Amino acid sequence: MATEQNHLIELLPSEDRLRLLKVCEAVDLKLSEVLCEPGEVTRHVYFPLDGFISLVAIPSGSPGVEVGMVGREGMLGAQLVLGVGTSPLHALVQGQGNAWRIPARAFRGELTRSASLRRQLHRYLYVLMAQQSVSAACLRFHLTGQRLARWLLMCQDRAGADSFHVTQEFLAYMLGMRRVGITAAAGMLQKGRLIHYARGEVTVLDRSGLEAAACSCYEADRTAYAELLG
Amino acid sequence: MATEQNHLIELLPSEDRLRLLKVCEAVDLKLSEVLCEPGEVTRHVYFPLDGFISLVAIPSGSPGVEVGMVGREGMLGAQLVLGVGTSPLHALVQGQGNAWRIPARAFRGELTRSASLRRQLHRYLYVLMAQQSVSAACLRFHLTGQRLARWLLMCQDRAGADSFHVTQEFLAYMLGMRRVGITAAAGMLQKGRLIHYARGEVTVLDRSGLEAAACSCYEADRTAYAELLG
DNA sequence: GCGCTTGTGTGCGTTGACGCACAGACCGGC
DNA sequence: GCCGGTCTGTGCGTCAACGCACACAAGCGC
Repeated sequence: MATEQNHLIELLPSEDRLRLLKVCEAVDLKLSEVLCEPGEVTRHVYFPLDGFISLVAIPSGSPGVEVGMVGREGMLGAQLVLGVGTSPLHALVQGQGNAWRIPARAFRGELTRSASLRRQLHRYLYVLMAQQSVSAACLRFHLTGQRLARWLLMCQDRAGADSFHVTQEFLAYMLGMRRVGITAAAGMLQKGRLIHYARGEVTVLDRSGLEAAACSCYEADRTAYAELLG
Repeated sequence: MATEQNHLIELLPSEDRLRLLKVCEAVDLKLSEVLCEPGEVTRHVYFPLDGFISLVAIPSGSPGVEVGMVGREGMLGAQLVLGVGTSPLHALVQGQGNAWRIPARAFRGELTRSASLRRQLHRYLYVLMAQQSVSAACLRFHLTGQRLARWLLMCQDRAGADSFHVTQEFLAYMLGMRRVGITAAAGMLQKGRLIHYARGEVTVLDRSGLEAAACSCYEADRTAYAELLG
């Protein structure tokens, strides 16, 4: 089991936290596992510990593109607090690791019991919305290299490690680009000694350099999160 | 005063609706009026009747782009139900008209009193989130012409009229493009007899033709809304 | 009627990304 | 050691959109 706790859980008052943990079940997030399809009824919610999950929008007639990422700073299934039992997005495991899982029914129960939990998730949803609007503009205006750098940083934060597994093919899909576009952009980052990669293993070498290469959206995301969920 | 009521208000049980209307104040939405700046404390919430409002994201170092629209199907300031008193977006009046306005403080009061109102806004927020993720992919993948057609349809729905005032300059800003890009795309639509425009007055001539020219995101938006808010 | 502001149309070189196709590099299994 | 799958790199023609600059047209005040 991972040493770190999920941040949303961590921030709960201890009584509510313990009650929530009682209904938690430890699960492994397996690479490429699909946890949720649009329209499908939410069976479980997930609180990642060291794995993480991508939220992908696939409008009909287009390839997909990632619109959000869920790691130990967040959760999958937060829309239950809005009384909605489905999600408009695909959720797919992007970083292998551990997570807590709670059946939707039990989670609804906890929501009724814990005002802190509701409050927390309300804020989390707000942060997600803020991040989504940032992402929308980012997708529109920022260059491949900037977006790639941002993605790698977000991934590093959630993996809690400097190295992680991700192929260029997969990256291309997440960023909504061609693979060769990634090859070029990643090549530039590697040339600048910001990262190293080989056959799907990416290592961040120079984090602050990468931050400089990323668009402002990375900072904006972190700020939004910090302001509301400290 | 407009003949139509705001949809969110309309759907409330009559007791809650009447109580809410008591704290409402009728206001004119004036073209280009700014109702909200990011970070600023929300003073009032707005329920448009026949005017409408654009939500604009402006990441530092980029021009702005519209990420959402609020007409009589929605409201501005719904994040108060999440317990958050600020917004990450600019809100600016795009279509002149009437709206109800409620001071934030009074609105919070109504939120405590009315479970239906909370429930309604929860669902509305979910719809907004769904629409934002659709928009993100749309901004990434769809062509100017398709996006323009979608925008005009959304505008028509909210204006409740076939004609409305909007310059190409303004459209370009909303869609995050150059003005000349709009000139070209709008020229195509006009050539196809789908719209007519002259000096800022746009008239939709062939609605179904315009729907065919728009990307699937328009339909997706409507579906998401219909499913949750009838 | 003149000039000013506002809104629309055109032309041209540049560019970031696309689609497609193919070549090389690395790895595990038999 | 060889084969096949996976991952990465390169080349080339195409394209939607960009930035810039300038021309034209319609309305408004004086």
